[in-house]
Amino acid sequence: MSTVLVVDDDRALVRALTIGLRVHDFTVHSATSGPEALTTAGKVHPDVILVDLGLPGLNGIEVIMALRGWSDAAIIVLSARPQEAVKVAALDAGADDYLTKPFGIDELLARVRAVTRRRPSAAEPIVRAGDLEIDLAARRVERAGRLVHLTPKEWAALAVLARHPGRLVTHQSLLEQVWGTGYGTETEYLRTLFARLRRKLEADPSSPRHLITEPGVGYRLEL
Amino acid sequence: MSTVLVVDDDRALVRALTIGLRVHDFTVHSATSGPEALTTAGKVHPDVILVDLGLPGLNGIEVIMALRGWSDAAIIVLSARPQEAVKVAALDAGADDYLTKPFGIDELLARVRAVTRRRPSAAEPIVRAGDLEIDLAARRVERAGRLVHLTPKEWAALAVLARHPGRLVTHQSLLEQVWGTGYGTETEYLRTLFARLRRKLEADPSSPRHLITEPGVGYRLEL
DNA sequence: CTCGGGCGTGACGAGAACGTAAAGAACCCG
DNA sequence: CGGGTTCTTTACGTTCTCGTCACGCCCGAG
Repeated sequence: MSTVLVVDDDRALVRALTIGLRVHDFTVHSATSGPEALTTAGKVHPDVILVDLGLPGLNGIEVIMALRGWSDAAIIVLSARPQEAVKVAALDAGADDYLTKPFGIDELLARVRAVTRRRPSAAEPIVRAGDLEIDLAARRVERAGRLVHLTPKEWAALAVLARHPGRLVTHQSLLEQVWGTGYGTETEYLRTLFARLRRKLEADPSSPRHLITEPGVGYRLEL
Repeated sequence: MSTVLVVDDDRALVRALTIGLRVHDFTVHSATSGPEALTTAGKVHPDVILVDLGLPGLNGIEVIMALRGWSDAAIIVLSARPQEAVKVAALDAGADDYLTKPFGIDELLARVRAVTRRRPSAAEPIVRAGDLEIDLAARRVERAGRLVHLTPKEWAALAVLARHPGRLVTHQSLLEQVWGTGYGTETEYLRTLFARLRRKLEADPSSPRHLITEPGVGYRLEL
């Protein structure tokens, strides 16, 4: 999902936020000073930056303005200061939101969601394999520009392969991710499923170029 | 500059905000109830909507969701309730910011600036699909150049699909966005609703070209 | 050559999901 | 209060999904 950078010199708070965010499928990095925040942000290109205003050394407002110079990440300020003038300064420096400590983790998460909802990550995850086009976000498959209709199971299997293009996926892994935990030995399901998939997606289903069988092991999406 | 819609049943507050915003070159409209807010928003296409959660009659959360159905406006909630659960509900319903009363006019203005800075250019609000023309901002649908009348629920569902053309929208997501949170399993509503929509929008309702069913999953607007 | 395991393919059918019409309930507006 | 619109609910025939089965192919081992 999204990447978040937490910047605060209170290591206990950083730890708590990191855990809370990770639980909700965010990728989390952290920094404990202004300069460190800038270099880390340059490296990991976070979607959201949570920044404490009370950093030692560098002024928090300056950090925000520096980030705004080259990053379009959403910036949420976490601050112990409730003074209106500080809020106005931070927001006008380029922050997107301002949250006064203490705050609840649920509110923070909701604000992170609100702020990320606005900026759909530029790179839409479209996997291309020859004349196939698999859009994982839109749940959409095109072959030679034409929409192909897939059933839920067909899509689930294709999506598993498309998330790791070129990589081999074992029978057991496919069965568990498509049918659910508890399945793992019913390889006959896979045979009929892939026959149907190839009929829809391959120009010549009898000599597949993308949905490749690895005998005795699993299947693979070849680009 | 930007257009702001103020929605609150406290007329003194509305007056104060209107004056404060006009001083800073905003064009200001106002409404004092949920339904009035929806119709006014449809007419003036505000860039920002300030909405009180404590409106009489209509639930504030529902107003937000209804707006989100077709409007790209930034929504800032003004509320007397500081409870975290309320904030989370409002933000997840589609609000961009949540401000607890009492607040300073300077902070409000800074948050309005922050939120408008983010959305400089509204994306093309007209979606074309064959002979269909869906104007999300104006809340209008034309088929082959002729205006088609849609009921509120019909429009809400079509708007949800049109906001992400080509993308599959699940049953649950549609039910939540059209009927409200708490719905999610009543797929029979969707069946009758889409039957009516197709009768109005498809040249041949029995073989739809734009309102596509994905059995067991949801629907999609195909261009 | 024969055998057997892994695989692809087509056909079938039970059950789930869908489209449609129609009737009843709720709502609105004058 | 009455007429029109919109939404909900029900019912029924149709379509779709996917597990099942039967069969044939390929290939390496014996």
